[in-house]
Amino acid sequence: MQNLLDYEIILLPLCRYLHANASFMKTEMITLKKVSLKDIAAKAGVSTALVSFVLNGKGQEHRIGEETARHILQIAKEMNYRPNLAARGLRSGTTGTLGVVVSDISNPFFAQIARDIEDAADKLGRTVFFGSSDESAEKMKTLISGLINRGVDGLIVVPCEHSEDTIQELCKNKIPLVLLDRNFNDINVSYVVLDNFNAAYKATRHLIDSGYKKVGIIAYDVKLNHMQDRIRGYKEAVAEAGMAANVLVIKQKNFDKAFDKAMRKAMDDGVDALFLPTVTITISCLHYINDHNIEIPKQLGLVGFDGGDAFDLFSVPVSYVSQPVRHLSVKAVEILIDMIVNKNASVQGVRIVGSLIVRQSSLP
Amino acid sequence: MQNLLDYEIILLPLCRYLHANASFMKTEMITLKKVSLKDIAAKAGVSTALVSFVLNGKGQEHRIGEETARHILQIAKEMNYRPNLAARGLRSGTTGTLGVVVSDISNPFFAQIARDIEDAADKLGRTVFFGSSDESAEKMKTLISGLINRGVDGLIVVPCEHSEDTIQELCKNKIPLVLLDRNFNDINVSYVVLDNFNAAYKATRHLIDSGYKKVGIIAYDVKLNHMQDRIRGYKEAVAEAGMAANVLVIKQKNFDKAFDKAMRKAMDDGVDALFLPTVTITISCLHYINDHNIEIPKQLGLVGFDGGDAFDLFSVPVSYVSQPVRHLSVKAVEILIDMIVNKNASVQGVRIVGSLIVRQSSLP
DNA sequence: ATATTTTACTTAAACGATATAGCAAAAAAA
DNA sequence: TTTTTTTGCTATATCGTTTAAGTAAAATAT
Repeated sequence: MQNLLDYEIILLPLCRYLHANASFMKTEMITLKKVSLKDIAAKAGVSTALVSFVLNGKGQEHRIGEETARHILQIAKEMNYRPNLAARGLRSGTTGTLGVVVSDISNPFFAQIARDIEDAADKLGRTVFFGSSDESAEKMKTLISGLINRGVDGLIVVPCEHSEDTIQELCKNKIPLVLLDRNFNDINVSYVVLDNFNAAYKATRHLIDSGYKKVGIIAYDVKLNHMQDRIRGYKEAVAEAGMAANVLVIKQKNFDKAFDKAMRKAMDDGVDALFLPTVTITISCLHYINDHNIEIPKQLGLVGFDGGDAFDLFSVPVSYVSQPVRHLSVKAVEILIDMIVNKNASVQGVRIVGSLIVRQSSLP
Repeated sequence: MQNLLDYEIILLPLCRYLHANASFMKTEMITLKKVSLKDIAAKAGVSTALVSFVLNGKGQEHRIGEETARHILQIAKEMNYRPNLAARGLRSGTTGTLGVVVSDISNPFFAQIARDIEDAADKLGRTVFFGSSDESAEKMKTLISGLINRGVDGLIVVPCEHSEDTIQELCKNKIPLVLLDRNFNDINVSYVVLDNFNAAYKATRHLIDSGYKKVGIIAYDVKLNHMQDRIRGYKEAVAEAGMAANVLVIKQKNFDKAFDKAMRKAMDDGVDALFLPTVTITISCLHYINDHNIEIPKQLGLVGFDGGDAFDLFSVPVSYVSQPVRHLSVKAVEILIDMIVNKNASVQGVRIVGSLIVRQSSLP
C-alpha cells in the first residue's frame, strides 16, 4: 500500500485502560463471537435444540417447560448470547439482509435514498448492504453477484444503461428484486419510480405558463427510461403550446466540456428558459450562469431537479421538481419484503407523483 | 404497512420474457444459491476437499494433479459456481466484510466517506456494511452489535458522544477497530482524524490576518474532541492576536432555533467574522445571511467547513476548511485491514492536515 | 393392569464451506 | 526385494444454527 498522504502517524502508549475495568461491565457486552448455543446448552444442562427453540420464541409450540424456558432465557442473557447470523442464514436459507445497488452513494440523491432504505428496512427487521455501480453495467453485475453470494434475501437496484441482461437473469432466477428510480418497460419486474413524464410536463408547462417563449432542456444522452420520460414530458408540454422542442443532449463522460457546449448552444439559439432534469445538470447550469453573468429569471428561466442546499442558497432561489425520496424508498422496501415473505407476490409497478417547487428562478 | 403515499400501482402483464431465452445465456449467470462444492465434486468425480483446494488456488500447496485441477476449474466455470460466503465465513471465521458506522449516511460529508471507504475496501477485496447512528450512542451500539453478529472482520466507526463504553468494550474484545473523524484521547484505539486544531487555527488566523477585528465561532455543544479541537484551534488563534474569544455553542436538538439565537447574539455583539466548524452550521449561516441581508464579506467575514456546491454557488463564494476525505477514508481502511491481517499490528493514530480554501467570503 | 396420549425433552442430520489427518499407489532409494 | 518417499487423492470433523424425527417418562384412558 502506498502512502501518498500528508499525515503524521502517532503511536499511542500501551493502553492504560485495556484491562482497567475488566471485571465489571455496565450494560450488555459486545463480544466477538464467543458464546454459542452449545455453550448455553451446556451451562443449562439441556440440548442445543431446546435452547434454539426457546430463544426463537417457539417455546409454546414445542411444549417446553416454563421453568426450563425461563432458565435458558436467563442464562442466555447472562452469557450475553448473540446469534451467529451467518450460521443461521446458512441453515435457514434466509439472512434478513437486503442488497441495494445505487449509481453512486456519494451523490446526495442516492445518499438520501440509501438512508431512507436503511431506516425502512430497519423498521422491518432487516439490514442492508450497499454498493455503487458508477453507472457501469459490468460493475453492477459484479456487485449484485457479490451480494447474492453474501446471501441477501432480495435486491433493490437502480439499474444503469445496458443492464437489461443482468436484470433479466435475476428475474429468471426468481430473485426478489425491485428496481428503483428507473425501470425497463420490456422486463416484467417490480419497480418504484417517479412519474417522470408528469414531473417533466409540469415543470415545462410551468415555464411556458410563466411567459417564456423558447424553452429548452439539457438532458443526458442515455436510453434509460427515466431520462426518456423526462424528455417526453418536456416535449409534450412544448408541443401542446405550439412551440418547437429544443433538446440538447450530453454524454456522461467528459461531462463538463459537453455541458459547456450544450449550454453555449442553448444561449446562442436564444433559448430563454431551461428545464434541467437532474441535480447534476442543474448544478452545472448554476455554475455556468454565475460564470457568464446570466440574469435569472429575466434572461433565462430555470426549473431544476431534486433540490438541495445549493438551490436554496443560489442568488436566485431555484425552482425544481421535488421527488418524494422517502416514499420511493419506503415503497421499494415494502414491495421487496412482500416479495420475500410472500413467495408468490405479484409484480408491482409503482409510479409516484412528484411536486413542483416554484421559486424565483422561473418567475420573470 | 400503511400506505400514506401518493402513487398508483400498475400491475404488469405476465411476463412475455420470463422464459424467453432460458436455454442460452450470454455471459456468466447469476444464480440464487444452487451450485455447491458438492455438486462440482460429484460432476468431477472427486471429493469436495479437492474442489475447495483447487478453487482457492491451493492446488500446488496440496499437490493436486494438474489435469484434475484444470478439470475442476472448468466444471466450476461451466456450472457457474459461486461460493456461499456465509458458509465460508462460518467455517473460516473471517468474512471479508467490514462494518462502517457513520452519523448519517445522507449527510454529504459521510456519504463521500462511505463511497471512499467502499472503493478502498473493494480494492483490497472486502465489502462493506453501512449503518447510521444518528449521533445516538444507543443506536450506535445496536448497529455495531448487529454488524458483529453478521461476522464483520472489523469496524470503522465515527463515534458519537457518550459512546466511550462501547468503544472500550470493542477494544477489550480485541475487535479490529478504527475510529474515523473523531477519537477519544483516553482510549487506546486506532484512529484517523483531521488535524482539527490546526485547521481551526489556520481558518481563524486567516480571518484575523484579513483584518477582521472580532472573530467568533458557532460550534456544537458536544464534548467530542473533533469539535473541542476546532474550538481550541480557534481560541489559540484569537488569543495569539490578543483578541477575546467569542464562542457560541448550540445544542444539536432544536438546532434551527438554537442556531438562530446564536447568530443573532453574534451580530448583536458586533462580531465581524465567523468561523463555522461544520457544513451544517455553515449552511445554516448562509441561510441566515440571505434572510437578514447581511453583507459578505464586508459586514461579516466567513470561513466554513467541508465545502460543497452551496459554498461555490452562494452569492459570495465561501472560504472553507477542506478535509482530505479520500485520504482519511483510505487510511482508515488500510489501518483496519492491517489490524485484521496482521493480528498484532500496533495501534495507530493518524492526524491528517486539512487545507484552507480561500474565497471572497473572507476577503473584505 | 395395560394401552394410549401427553409432556418435555434429545438425537442427529442438515446448510456449504475449510482443513486436518490419513490412505493407497507409484516412484525412488536402500 | 524391501523400505522409504512422494504423489494424488479421500474421509471426516468442524463452524453455529435449525428442525424433523424420535424417545422416555408421566398422566390419562380403557
